[in-house]
Amino acid sequence: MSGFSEQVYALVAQIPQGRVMAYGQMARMLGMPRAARMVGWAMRNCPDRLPWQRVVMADGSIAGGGYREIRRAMLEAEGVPFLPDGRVDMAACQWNGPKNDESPQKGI
DNA sequence: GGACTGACCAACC
DNA sequence: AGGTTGGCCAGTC
Repeated sequence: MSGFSEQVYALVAQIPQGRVMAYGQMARMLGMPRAARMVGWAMRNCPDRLPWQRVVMADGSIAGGGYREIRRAMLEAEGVPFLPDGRVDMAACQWNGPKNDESPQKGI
């Protein structure tokens, strides 16, 4: 309830399949432009049901301690496009939020 | 009760 | 172009 993490969980839970978000991006969306660490902290305590695999770093790198490789495979399975660098194609999959749940590049 | 840490980010040398 | 530091909130020692 009264907690930043609650908002984070709620937002992560709304991320559609095949779409990703960045820590800082979500923090901004929740009104805390510099609380990216808090998002990370919340994810550290993330419930198993939370699809936090869709939460990546601002540059598209996968976060998640030792499980990041597993999460990357899950994202690939969801249809998230990856760059040859091994990072998520943020330009194509970064989710704009529940109010703009469309591709940033509509004509892709 | 104070200080440090933390799945990050961006500004600043 | 790359490394360092500051910053935010909350939880832990």
